[in-house]
Amino acid sequence: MPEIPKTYEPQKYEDKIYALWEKSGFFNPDNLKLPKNAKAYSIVLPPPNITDKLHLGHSSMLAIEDLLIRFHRMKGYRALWIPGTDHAAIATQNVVEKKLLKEKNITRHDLGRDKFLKEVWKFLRVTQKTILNQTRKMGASLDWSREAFTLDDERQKAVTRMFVEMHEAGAIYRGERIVNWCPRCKSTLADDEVEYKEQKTKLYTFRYWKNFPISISTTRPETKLGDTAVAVNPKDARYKKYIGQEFEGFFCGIALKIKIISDRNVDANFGTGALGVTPAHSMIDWKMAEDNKLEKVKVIDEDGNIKKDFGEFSGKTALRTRELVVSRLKEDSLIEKEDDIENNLSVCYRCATTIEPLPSKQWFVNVNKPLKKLGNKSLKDKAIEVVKKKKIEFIPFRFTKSYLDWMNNLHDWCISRQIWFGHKIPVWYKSKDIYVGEIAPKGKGWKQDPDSLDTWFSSGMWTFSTLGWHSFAKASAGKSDRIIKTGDLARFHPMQVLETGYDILTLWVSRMILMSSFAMKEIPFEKVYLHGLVLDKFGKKMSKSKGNGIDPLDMISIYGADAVRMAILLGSTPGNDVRISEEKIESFRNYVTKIWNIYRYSAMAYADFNFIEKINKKDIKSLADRWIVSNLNNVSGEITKDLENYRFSMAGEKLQKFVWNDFADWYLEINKAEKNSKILGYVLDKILKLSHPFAPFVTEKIWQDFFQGRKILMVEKWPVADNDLLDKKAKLEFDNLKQVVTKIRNIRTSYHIDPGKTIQVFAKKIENKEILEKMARIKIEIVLKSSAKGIAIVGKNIKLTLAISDLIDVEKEKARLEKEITNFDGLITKIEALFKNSNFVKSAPKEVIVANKVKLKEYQEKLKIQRELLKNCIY
RNA sequence: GGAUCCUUAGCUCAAUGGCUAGAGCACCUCGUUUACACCGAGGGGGUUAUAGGUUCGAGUCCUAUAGGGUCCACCA
Repeated sequence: MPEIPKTYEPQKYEDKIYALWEKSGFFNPDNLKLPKNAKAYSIVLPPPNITDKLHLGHSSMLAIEDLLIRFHRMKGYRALWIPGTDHAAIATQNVVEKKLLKEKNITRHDLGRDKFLKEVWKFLRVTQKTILNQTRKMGASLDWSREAFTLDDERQKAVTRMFVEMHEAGAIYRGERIVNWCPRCKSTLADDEVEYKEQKTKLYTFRYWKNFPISISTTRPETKLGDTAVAVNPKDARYKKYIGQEFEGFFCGIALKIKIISDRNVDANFGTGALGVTPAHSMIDWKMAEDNKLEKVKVIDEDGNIKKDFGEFSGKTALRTRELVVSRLKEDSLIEKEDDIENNLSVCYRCATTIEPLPSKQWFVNVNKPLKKLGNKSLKDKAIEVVKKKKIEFIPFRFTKSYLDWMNNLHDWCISRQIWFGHKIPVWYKSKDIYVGEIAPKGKGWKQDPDSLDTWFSSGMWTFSTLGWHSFAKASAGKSDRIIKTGDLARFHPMQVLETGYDILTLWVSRMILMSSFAMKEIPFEKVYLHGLVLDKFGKKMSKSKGNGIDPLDMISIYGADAVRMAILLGSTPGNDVRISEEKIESFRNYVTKIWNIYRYSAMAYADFNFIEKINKKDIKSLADRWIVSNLNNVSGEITKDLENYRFSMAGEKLQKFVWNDFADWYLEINKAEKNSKILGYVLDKILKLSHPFAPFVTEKIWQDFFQGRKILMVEKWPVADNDLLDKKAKLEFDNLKQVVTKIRNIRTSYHIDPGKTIQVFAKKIENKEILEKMARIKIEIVLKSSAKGIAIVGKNIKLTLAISDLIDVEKEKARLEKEITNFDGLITKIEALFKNSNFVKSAPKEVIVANKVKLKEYQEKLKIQRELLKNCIY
């Protein structure tokens, strides 16, 4: 056996190991040697934006998903994990625009659409490779042969087809309504892309003209040029008499016709209790105008300036107009009050420009319309139904409520965006004709819609567009309503789990459910695992823009990917934010080194060292052997259960405790005395396999070191706990032994007794004398009496004499046992009562009865052993 | 206004209603025994935010209070 270095240096091996895995072909489930009926386990990677660099948020997602995939692959599932990237239309366009401005001082309008798009593609080809290469550094076992991009040919075809199919089914329509318009991005924003910023502003209270009967309050006087009504609360006694009346006059020189209407959304206590209705520039006013059939006068244009026909104000910016209107009102002494108030300003989430609500022609997904295709249910109904019927489960469960709340309040989804980069809308116009289809209509004069689709439209299709949905949809077009899936779609859809951050639950997850309900008539995934956000050690959100984060690539190069993965996976729980610090990563690097050194010792200490899959009972020789083997099989069963139930942190902690505290600190030391290489090989075999999903690199490196390429750990079988090897008594006995060893050690050090000296111990009997001596590093002479306490005499060449009762706190043990017995009796009484009650047996779910019976049995067994041990060893 | 999460050791976090509330880091003492100083042994440090309740048994479930975070709606 060649010399093995003292420490494991991840930098040296990680890339090579990743290359070995990739070369093996086993990332692709088609290459796994599996029985035909092997179950599928599929995950699709939430596609990172092409403009992203790997940050800890990605690392977290990759660590969790790779853990799931490796675990299931080893368990014999047809494990598929699909990589890909998102074109992130608006974000990418913004980045390229900024870049062009900075480097060449030009705008996209200077370049023109085609040249600009060429620039975007040139840019994204580079960044796309970067982010995907960085995912490799985390050890992600993604099937690269199925790599996808939301804007590649296959996905473009799928998106186009989806739009056409939805349009044909009546689920997409074109309509005018108030949208959130960003005058800088020149694009609409979805409701959840709008951010709110608190600001101080003035609330003006004034009348339109002198003899107008009601004064109104507003923070935006400039929009009042387009008012067509004043709304009051129907219950407001002050204004009741005016409801229904119409007034005409001039406001700042502009002729207005104002109708007094009532609406229960008006708050009688705000301002004057009367609201000037500007239909074209406020969502809520638009609705009132529809209800009351009012005229909708547009005041502000797409650049954020006042339109023509508004006299002196035309062409001026909205802000400037506000100043002008206010001073004009002051001149005419129409202003009654100016109050300082705080309100929320809507701003663009990309560029923080103030949002201008504007009416505009847009394409919408109708979420409320009953669709024939969905059995006369609406998309919204369907998306609610699948969650209510528990076809889709959220982890943690509480997000079910967030999802349902959001879905219940869902409005039609505006899917057109006024940007150049993205999926083109498959709609063509010729004068008043509109054509919707996958390819351009024949004939001259047709012009394609200049807008692009919302990026969530394409990522909403991600679970099936990545599995070849386009060709499937094409093939099944016109055929009956029954969907017969083929190929990858048949094998891998719906996926088993979607793993993503809770911050995009509504943005993305909900849309995937909508889209899959329509296209596939099935759920996109069975479970949604939502991880928390990764925060820095001050509890701030790490983000690419703030630059306050720990760079995972730096951490990987210093401490290794395994340490980074474990720091993310352990000590965190689903849906809760996790703070990562360098210290935490460092401590897991130490753990990785520990695993390495366990192997180093084993391989160096035994010439015949081998990894052993199974052992016989006759290989188990000592108490320590019984204990470690039993403990291993117990813990491996628990770890498996925890992983199956998405309790990664719990699984990892149990594993770490077993490896470090039990195996390395205790068993290995004893093994040096007992020399049982079989048990060592057996336990280490399991440790490597159980650790592999958490720390794939170091475990594989050890495996390769030993097998020299003859086997790959990544595709080894997951260990199944062997219940025959469980030995509960061994654990209790060994715990006792550990206590005694510890006490003797403490006494030895506190009396400064040199190692190798002898002490006498009074006891009826002491088992495992040799282990005791080895571990406590002192010679022990057993005095077979159980009389009085021994006397401790300290001095040179003098023996220390102890009674075993000095070594274990008998009173404490007794008290503990008594308390447990009391509780236990209560439990027995309760359970017996439950079983006597025939109603309970009938009504209670089977699991409850079984669980209670198991509990009862376990308690009985444990207490029996404890009582026995206390009798034998202590008294 | 609605929803939701959190409050546990000095710090960061765990703990399927069940055994002595656990880890890591930090701190103190001891230790270099051929796997490992990226180490080992031990120790100190907790009224689990507060007050009630349910239970044989509560950090965990219920009610209320206080403080902190997040999301949604509204913001004339």
